[in-house]
Amino acid sequence: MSDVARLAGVSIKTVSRVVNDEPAVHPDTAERVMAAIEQLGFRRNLGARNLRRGSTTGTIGLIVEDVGNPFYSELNRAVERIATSFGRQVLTGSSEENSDRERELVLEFCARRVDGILVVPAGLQHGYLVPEMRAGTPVVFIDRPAGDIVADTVLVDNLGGTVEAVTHLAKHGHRRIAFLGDSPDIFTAAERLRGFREGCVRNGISYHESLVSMRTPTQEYIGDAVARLLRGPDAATAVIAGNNRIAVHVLRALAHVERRPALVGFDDFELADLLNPPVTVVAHDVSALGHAAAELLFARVQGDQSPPRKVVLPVRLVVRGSGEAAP
Amino acid sequence: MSDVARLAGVSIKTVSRVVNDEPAVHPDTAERVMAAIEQLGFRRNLGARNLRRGSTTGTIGLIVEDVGNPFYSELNRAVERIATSFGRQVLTGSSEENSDRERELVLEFCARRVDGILVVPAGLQHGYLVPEMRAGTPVVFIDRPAGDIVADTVLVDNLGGTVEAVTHLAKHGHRRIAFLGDSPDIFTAAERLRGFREGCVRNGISYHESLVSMRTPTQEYIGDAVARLLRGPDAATAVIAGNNRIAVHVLRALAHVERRPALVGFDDFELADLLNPPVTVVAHDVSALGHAAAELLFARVQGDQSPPRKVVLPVRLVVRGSGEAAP
DNA sequence: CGTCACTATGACAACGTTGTCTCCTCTCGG
DNA sequence: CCGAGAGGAGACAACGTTGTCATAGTGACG
Repeated sequence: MSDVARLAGVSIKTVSRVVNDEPAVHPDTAERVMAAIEQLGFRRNLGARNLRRGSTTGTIGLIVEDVGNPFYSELNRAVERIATSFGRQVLTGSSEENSDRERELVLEFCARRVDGILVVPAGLQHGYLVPEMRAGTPVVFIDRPAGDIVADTVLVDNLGGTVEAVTHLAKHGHRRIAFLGDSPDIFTAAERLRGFREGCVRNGISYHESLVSMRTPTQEYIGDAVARLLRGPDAATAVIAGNNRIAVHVLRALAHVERRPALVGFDDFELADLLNPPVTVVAHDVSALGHAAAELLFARVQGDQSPPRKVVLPVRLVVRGSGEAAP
Repeated sequence: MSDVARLAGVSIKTVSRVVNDEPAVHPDTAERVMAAIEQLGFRRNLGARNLRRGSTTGTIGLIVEDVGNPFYSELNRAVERIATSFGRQVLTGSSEENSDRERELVLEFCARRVDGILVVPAGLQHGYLVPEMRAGTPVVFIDRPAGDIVADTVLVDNLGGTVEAVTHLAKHGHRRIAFLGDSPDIFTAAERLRGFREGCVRNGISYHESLVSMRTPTQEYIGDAVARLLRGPDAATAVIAGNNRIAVHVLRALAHVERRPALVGFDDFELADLLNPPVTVVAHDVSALGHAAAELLFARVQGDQSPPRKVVLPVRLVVRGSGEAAP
C-alpha cells in the first residue's frame, strides 16, 4: 500500500480512502491512485483490514464427516449459497467421523476467527466449545445434536421417518423386516433404530434382535449381513437401510440374488428411481437442512441472542418400488 | 493476550513465548500462563500472527463449478486430503460456470492471501491472474486449461477417451452413434467432441451433424434430444454422453423407451454398475486429478520455480454394458 | 478583511501478534 | 570476590490496514 502511495504521490491514508470508496477524495487524486494500484497489482490485505477494524472476517467454517460424500456435498452447496448471499466465504473440513479431528478443525477455525461454525458433530463431547461460544463464535449443529451442551441444532425427523418406513412395509404384508444401520454411536443411526423398534411396536410386529445389525458399513460387512438375513426359513422379506451408503452396499449385495427382499432406504440418492426395481426411500431435503442451519447461524452472527433453538425438519416417504410386495 | 499476561502477572511477550512453545520460559511461569489461558479461553489470533510473521496463511483456495456435484466433491475431498497433509485448510467456492463469479472468488481468495489457488476455470480469459501470479500466488488449473495464459494444468485425456468410446461401439457393430455434449465453450466438452470426430474417422464411420448436440444439459433438453435421435429410419443405435450429468439425463430419458440404444458415458458415476443394463463408461480417477493438482500446487508453494507443467492423466474404458450389441 | 464552513489530505495510533534487542539475576570457575 | 556466561523476562517496533484527529487551502458571507 505504501508503494502505491509513493507511486501516486499521496499518503497511504489516501490510498486507503480510495480502495474503500470513501468520499472526500478528489477525482483526479483517486484516478492517480487507481492507476498506481493497477500498475503495481495491489490487492488489499484482508487479514490486516479485519485485524484493524476488529470486524468479522467474512468467513464461516463448515465441518462434515466427508466433503466427498454426496449427502454432505449437497449440504455444503446449500450452506455456500446462503454464505454467499451474506457475503461470506466457506472454510470446509472433513472430520472423518473422528472427534479429535473435529475438535482440531473447530479450534483451528476459531483461531482464524471465523464468524461462525456449522458442524455435523462426530463426537459426543463438546465442552471444548463452551469458551469459544462464550467468546462470541456462534455454532450450529447439523444433522446431529451436540453431545453435552445446549446449542442451536437442526435435525431431520429420523424417528418418524423410520416408523413410516416400517409402516409402509407392514402395509404390504411384511412381518420379517430387517434393519441395517450405522454404528449406534452415531445419533442418527441410534434414532433410526429407535424408530424401527417403535414402528415394529405400532404395527404389531415382533422385534427380532437377529434382524438388526448396527456397524460402520463396509461392502464386505453389509454383504455378509445381507447373506445372513436371507438364509433359512426365517429369512427377512424386507430390509431397511439406515443411510444412503448402506443402501448402496445392500443393492450391490443383492445384485445377483434370486429372490430379492423389499428395500427401503433412509436418505434419497441419485438414480434410486432408475434402478430395477426402483428404490423406495425416506427422503429429506438436504438443501433445506443446510439452508436452515446457515440461516440460523447468520441470525446469530447478526446478534440474535434468543435461547438456543432446535429445528426438526420433516421427512417424506418416496414410494417407488414395485418390489415391496411380500411373498 | 494482554489479559492473559495481566492475569498471569507476566508480559505479553512471555505469553507469546508460551503459546509458541519457545524455550527459555521457566516451567512455573509457563504453568501460570497456561492456567490463565485456560481460564480466559484465550485462542491466539492467527490473522494477526500471519500478518506479523509475513508467513503463509495456511489456507488454499479451491474453485470448482459446483461443490455439490459428486464429481467436484470427490475432487474437493482429494484436495483436502493433500492440504491437510501439508497443514493447510481449504476455502471452497462454486463458480457456477460463470467467469465473473470465478474472477470474484479468485480475487477474494488473493485478498485473503491464500497460499495458492486451484481452479476449474469457467472462463477463457485469465489475464486478471497475471498480477496475482507475479505477486507470488501459485495457481494450478484443473480439468481445463487456462484461457490465455501459460500456467500449471492437470487434465484428463478427453480426446483419447472419447476415441476409445467410439471404437468400442464400432467394434460392436454400431454405425450410427450420437454424441450429446455440454456447451462447446467448455474445454472438456469441445475436446470430447473432437475425440468423437476423430473416433468416427478412425473407425470409418461417417460423421453426421444431426447426431451431435452440444448444449448446457437440462433434463428437458436432453429428453428432447434423445427423442429426436431415436426417431425415424436413421435413428441412432448408440449414444455417447459427454459427462456424468448428461448420462443421468439420458438414462432418465430412456427409462421407458422400448428399444434402448447402447450408452457409453464419459465420467464414471455411482451405481452405474447396478443399472439394468449396467452402463459402460470412460472412467478417470477424479481423486488422482485432485491429488496431482494439489501436489503440484504445494510444490510451487514451497518454491518450485520450474516452467509451468501440463499433466494429462489417463482414462480407461470400463466395459459393463450388456447393451452394446447393435441391432 | 476576518471568520466560518467545507473539502482534501496527511500524521499517528491502534488492531493482536512476534522478532530483536536489552536487561536483570543467578551460577560457577578462577 | 569478580567476571563471564547462561537463563529468564520485558520493552519496543513492525506487519498492513483504518479510525481519529489535525491541518492546509478555498470560497462565501457579513
